[in-house]
Amino acid sequence: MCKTAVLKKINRHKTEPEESCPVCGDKVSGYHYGLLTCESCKGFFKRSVQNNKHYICAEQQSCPMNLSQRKRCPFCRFQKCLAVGMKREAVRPDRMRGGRNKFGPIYRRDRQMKRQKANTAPFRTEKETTQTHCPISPNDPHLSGCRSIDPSSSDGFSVTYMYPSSTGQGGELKPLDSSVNHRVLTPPSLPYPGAYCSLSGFPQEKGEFFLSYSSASSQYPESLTPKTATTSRKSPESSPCSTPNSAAAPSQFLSKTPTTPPSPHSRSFLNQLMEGEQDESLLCTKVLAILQREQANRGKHDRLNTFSIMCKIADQTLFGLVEWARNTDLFKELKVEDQMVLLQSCWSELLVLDHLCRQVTYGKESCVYLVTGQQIEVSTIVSQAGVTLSSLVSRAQDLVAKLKALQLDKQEFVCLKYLVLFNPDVKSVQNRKQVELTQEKVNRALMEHTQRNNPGHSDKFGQLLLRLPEVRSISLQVEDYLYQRHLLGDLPCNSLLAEMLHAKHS
DNA sequence: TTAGCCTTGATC
DNA sequence: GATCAAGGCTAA
Repeated sequence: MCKTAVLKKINRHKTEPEESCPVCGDKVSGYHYGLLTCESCKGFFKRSVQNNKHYICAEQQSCPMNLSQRKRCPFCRFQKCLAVGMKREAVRPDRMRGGRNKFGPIYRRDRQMKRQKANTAPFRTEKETTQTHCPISPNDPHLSGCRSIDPSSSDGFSVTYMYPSSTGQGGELKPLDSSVNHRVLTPPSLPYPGAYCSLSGFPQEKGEFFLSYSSASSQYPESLTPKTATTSRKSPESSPCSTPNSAAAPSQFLSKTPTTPPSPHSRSFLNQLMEGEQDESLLCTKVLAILQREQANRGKHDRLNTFSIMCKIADQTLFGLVEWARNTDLFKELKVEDQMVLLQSCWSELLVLDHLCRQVTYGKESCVYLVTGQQIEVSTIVSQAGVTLSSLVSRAQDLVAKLKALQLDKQEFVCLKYLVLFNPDVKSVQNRKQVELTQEKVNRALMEHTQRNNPGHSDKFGQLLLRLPEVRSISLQVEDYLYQRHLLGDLPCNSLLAEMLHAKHS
């Protein structure tokens, strides 16, 4: 090693305490792609992004990540990289060497924060020390505009809208003042009189779509009830089925695959699961009303751009999904703390599943169908959106095609939603047994339903479960993408989306 | 494929 | 000129 290199090392050790890589625990070598990491994770992340790697986990997507085991599962290693905050966009598409990137200020602030913490080290709490790897300071300008996050909650997060009592202020769930926050739950007096009016005036610049409705209901498929997707099904009792090929199912569900004969109560259980399903047309009306109100509150030259509109749509959808979960009997049986950690863990997967369901049920080929009833050509999105968004849309469309080929029905989608929601592998779930039992019950109902309704397709159950890892993978990419946009200040701060993202990154 | 070391080049 | 976070190279 040359003399200057040795001096560099000595100097670095003088100014920075030796830290461990947040991904694998190895010694950090500097800031790489957004935060302090070791040299090997830096290289691994660079290779993964540059070569557009798509790894698969052979286990349950929760492999241990440390110095000795980091090579065993690239999937989990890459997910950990993303989870701790490594940034894809710091990998240069043009491969230009040298220079600095836009994260310089973040690195500087992080260094300052560490120095401050080092100065007050004797007073540090354990919680603070575990957060030293977070590259984004709580004073991050992109986050400072957000609603305050309850510092008294266990992880600094409490789905404020959903669980207002956990903020320490008490009280029942109530919609917020629209003057403060646009995301107001629709009052019982729906439908809004203006919900079907034109929303013209939205920007039509490149990449923008035009929202204009003469009648939202006329654009909607004739029936939005669950039976729509099942009318073409064969008689449920037509013939007994063979056991699904559970060997093809992901291990996470394999272990829970029921071996007992079909339960006579499975259909009523399935009906129970279906009861809480949201009315799609009502959701459409709500979203339209909120978009319209938002536009009305803005000036002529302050129109919402496409991304803001999409965020608001996603935010409302997410709000609806959380409401759905909270209103289901099975979820209500859990403690509020468990409800929160489960929702925090799976919100993006629920969003992706919800999107997929909409595409399978209503979407035309090569179009993306929005909650608002609009269809956008995939080619338009791909040609006008950035690389990440295009890749996300393409991946989702690929999955939609697979699900359409499987002739997925609404019942099966609802079961998948429950399987994603009741995930006993989520850390810090207190009543793991109950979550596990519910997942088993739903799993069994799903298996019996697929066997009953698809006598000619004995492997449908296994095929359905095989799609879940891809849902998970897409949802993680969605989170990552949204978080990057959030850091750039593009995401509306006073949104459930921002709150959920913040929870994962704090 | 991994991971340690080297080179590069914008910024300080 | 020093720094440092990118990408590149290469032995294992």
